[in-house]
Amino acid sequence: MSLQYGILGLLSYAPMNGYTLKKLFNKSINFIWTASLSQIYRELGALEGKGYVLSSIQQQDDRPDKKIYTITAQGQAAFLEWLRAFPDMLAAPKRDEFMLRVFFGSKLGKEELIAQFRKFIGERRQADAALTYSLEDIEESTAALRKSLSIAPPGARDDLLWRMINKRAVSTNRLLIAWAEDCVAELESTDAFD
Amino acid sequence: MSLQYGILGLLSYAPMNGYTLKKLFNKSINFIWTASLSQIYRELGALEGKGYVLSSIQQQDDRPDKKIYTITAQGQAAFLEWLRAFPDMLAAPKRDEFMLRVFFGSKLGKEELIAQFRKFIGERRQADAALTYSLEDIEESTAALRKSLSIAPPGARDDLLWRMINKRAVSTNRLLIAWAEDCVAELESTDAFD
DNA sequence: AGGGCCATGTAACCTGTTACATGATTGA
DNA sequence: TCAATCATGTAACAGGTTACATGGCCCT
Repeated sequence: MSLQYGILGLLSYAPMNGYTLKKLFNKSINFIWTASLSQIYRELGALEGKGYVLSSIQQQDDRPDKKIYTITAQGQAAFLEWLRAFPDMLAAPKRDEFMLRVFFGSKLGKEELIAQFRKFIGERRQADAALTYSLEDIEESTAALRKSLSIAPPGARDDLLWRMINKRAVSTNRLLIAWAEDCVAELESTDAFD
Repeated sequence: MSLQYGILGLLSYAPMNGYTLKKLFNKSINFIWTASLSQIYRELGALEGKGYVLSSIQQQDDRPDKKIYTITAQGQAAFLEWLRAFPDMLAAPKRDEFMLRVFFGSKLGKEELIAQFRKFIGERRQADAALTYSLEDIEESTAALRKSLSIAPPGARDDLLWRMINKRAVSTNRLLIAWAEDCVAELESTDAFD
């Protein structure tokens, strides 16, 4: 369900086709909520069925035609309703494969487990770099969105929030690195293991 | 797929029926990987089809009969294979509803957004209490498992790892609280918003 | 008397992933 | 020449949630 609201939310900035929507997903909410292209097309169809969006064909000579989706008044209303209704219990993100592996880590040898932790650290370090990079991206894409809207909104509110989201991602990520390094140190120094 | 390995992993401690497995999930890997009861029954069926587990009926007079599942040698092998094969790119947990809301937070009024942050903080504080509590639970349930296995394994390795998992959960949770408090402070002090 | 625990499952549905299908343009 | 980008989708499958069905025991 949330994916539909994610799409509606992005469409509330500007009308777009599915393909462009996917690219916007990639450079904005990608590390919050992912969607494959086929899923986006499916959900756009569903949204159109509900009357939350309207589509129109934009012809192009050199490239395939675009199907542009525009959010309707009902769509705007449904989106705002969702945004306002804070759930009683919001679904905390679960299903963390690495943690599942750690949980059963005693079945592995000490060296093997440490190696897995190191790989994890490697991935997190890469993510750290990507996140610092994506902060610049955010400013870029906000600017790009503003241009495409051609109404020059203040945008300061979005900038503030998006920087907060990025900050959260960076700091949890760094915490994970520190935690994993601690784990490695603890595993190496203990003789209870193996 | 990971759920099947989660089940196999738990069954590698002791044979169990679906209902008990669900309870074990709840008090062990629940904040890492969740499963509904119906899903567990379905996956147990699938695992039996693959020959990774065997079932036998344990009759009970006063309560409904139990269907006890035992992991087979192939099941053990498949589980270990999965555990050893660290994925090239492990799926980082995505789909965080609260963050999605924050992303679109500029559509809300300042007060409304702050209220949502406060609710988030409230939930995280509750989680913090639950996590500290569950650390005791871990020790309890390890002890219980050891008893039910009746072979008194060292268990020190599991204890170490499970305490590490708990530590990670507690510290990311506290980081989230601090982050959200920062956000509230920043929102309150800014006049760019609203 | 009513709710919660024990215990098993099925069915329908929703969500997400992967593979397939098509085909032109552009840049290395 | 080969891969990537643009552009739309369908189909099949995998994984997860919710509702339904059944029924006895135990505790308040």
